[in-house]
Amino acid sequence: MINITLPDGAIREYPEGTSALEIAKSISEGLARKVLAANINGQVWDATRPIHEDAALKLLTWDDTEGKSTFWHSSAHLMAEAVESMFPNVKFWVGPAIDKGFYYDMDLGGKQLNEEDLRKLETKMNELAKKQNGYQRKAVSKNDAIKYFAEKGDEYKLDLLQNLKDGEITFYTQGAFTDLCRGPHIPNTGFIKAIRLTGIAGAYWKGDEKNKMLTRVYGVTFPSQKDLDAYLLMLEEAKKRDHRKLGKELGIFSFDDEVGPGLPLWLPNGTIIIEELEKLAKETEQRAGYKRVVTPHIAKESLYITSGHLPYYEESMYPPMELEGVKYYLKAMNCPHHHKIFAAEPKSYKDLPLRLAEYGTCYRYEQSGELFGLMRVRCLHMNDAHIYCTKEQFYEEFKAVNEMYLKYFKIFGIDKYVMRLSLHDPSKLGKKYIDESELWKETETLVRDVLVKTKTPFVEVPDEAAFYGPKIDVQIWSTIGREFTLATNQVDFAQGRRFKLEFTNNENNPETPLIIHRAPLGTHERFIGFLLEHYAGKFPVWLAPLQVKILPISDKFMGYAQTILESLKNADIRAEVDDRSEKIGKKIRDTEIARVPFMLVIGEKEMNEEKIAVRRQGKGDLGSQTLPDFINNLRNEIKNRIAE
RNA sequence: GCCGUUGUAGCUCAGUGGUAGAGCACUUCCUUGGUAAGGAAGAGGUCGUGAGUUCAAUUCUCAUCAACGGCUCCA
Repeated sequence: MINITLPDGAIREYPEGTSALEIAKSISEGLARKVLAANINGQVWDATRPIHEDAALKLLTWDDTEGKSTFWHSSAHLMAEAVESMFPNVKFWVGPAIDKGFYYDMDLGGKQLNEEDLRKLETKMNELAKKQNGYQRKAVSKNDAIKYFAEKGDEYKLDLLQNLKDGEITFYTQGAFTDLCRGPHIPNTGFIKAIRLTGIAGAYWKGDEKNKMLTRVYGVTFPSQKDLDAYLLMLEEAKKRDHRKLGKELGIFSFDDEVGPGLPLWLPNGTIIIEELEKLAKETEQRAGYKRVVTPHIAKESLYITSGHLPYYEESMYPPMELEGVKYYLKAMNCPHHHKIFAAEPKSYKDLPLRLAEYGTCYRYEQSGELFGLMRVRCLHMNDAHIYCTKEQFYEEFKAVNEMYLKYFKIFGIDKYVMRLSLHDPSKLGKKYIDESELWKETETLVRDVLVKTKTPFVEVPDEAAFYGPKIDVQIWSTIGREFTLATNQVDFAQGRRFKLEFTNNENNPETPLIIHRAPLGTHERFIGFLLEHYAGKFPVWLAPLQVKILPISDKFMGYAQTILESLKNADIRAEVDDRSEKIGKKIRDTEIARVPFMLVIGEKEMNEEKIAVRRQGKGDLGSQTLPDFINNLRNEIKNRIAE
């Protein structure tokens, strides 16, 4: 007999070899029907796998992350079975569960899949799912496994096998399909009730662009049709707040074929948002002791040789223009220019920390396929600053930068983000990263300390650092689920020396400063793209391109509307009059759709009482007020940047 | 850059081997209406661009550009 400890602490006795599914059945049949997998002593197992020792057991269902991923991984196997039945010569690479669903990478030997094939595969999968085939686990010796796939002529699985240890290899079979797989899987295919194959894409084998391109099929499955319907509805809703759609609808930005891909044109409405953000940044940075600078958009090649960017970054820079035998590059980053400002005058330790800030315009020649609305562009305006400080000052400075992020995020109500401590990869020293092993360790510890001591939650990810040092990145997700770095806070122990930057310390000796690169508001492009989605186009009043729309009930009140407009303008409020001969209902509808925060309805009553009827976007009629009251309240909301 | 898909009016989309349509937006006129769409008329497109096949191409073929979904890469 074995003792099974349940999550509530209860201990139950079962015969040795009992499976989690059988245990579930002993508790309730209803529960057993929902069990997808089991957590046995911290490891996720097949629910059908016999348990031979005392164990802590947690049954996993659709409501558990691991339950879902097991469900989706099993769905990938089901899809593979369907694919193999339609294309017997297919060879599979890997088929993991992902955030929302699963994919499987496969080599179809030149056969191209189309939408029609996906529909056929769905039908086949549904057919196979109904058979309720079990997922059978089988331990296999490495030799047998190699023999099996060698006979099949499957070089991909043989490649996988190379890195697996004998004794740890398992096959899973459901129906006619057998795969090399560590598992776990759901009890049988019958759990999969609703299937949607969502896309076909190319994916490099092992993620290396030098390798062959495999066909990747994405899909998502659910335990009921209702769940699938809800998911599809959610996707539709997400599309509505896509910044590319909203940006067009609200007149924020535009692209033009003749200007070039990835080069956004900021329309008047977008420019207002840019200027409000810059106003915020200038205020904040002024109070935090930053000094503003302005630098050119281009520089000689030698600047980027000195900085060390050229070998690491040249592919991402626009090709140089050559003038009188000298190459000039469009700047892809502001750092070298700022370093030259530091070097422009001799510095004493009394000058430090020196914080140089600029909304610098940079150009990066991103690969065409990487461009994505405003989130990934080729011309970007960075909320950049470089802080030059001593080692002793570093902790406080780095911490202050982190605090500035959090202050900003509070203003914007940004709460769905992950702080990522981005570290180097020791195996890439000298290639992707400056070859200074000790300095890497030292600065990574410094940065981690800031996060730990300020109790900031974070994740550590290797091989994401800048070439000159570790950094903290703030990761966010676009509405369609793509991940981006919104803001970044970086340590640089390399460029100070490369530029021979020095200050005289209090012992009258030259010393090289540490440098912090920081961009809490990222770039205008990405930040505004993010804000569009974050607010679903409903900007807080201080950011709204148009803050107030005056809606006269009829043409008779146009004169009164104009006097109100003048008062608002004089109070620095962005306002317009809707002077069309339309009915009030139509004017309200159009203004609501344009996401203008305030509407002032003006008619006979208001004119006689010298008042205005106030309506708030999304909230309806707020009743009437005097104009001075309205202006005072609004100015207060704008001044304090209240996110309503 | 790579794999795949798409490209018709400002926007959303029909449509056809015989040189094009709808709704919204726009203009004009009528209407002067109290909290999410009043009515009528009009204007607007060398069907992404270039070449080829054809008596004839927006439609078929190829190339190219751009966008989209991914991969790779990044603020």
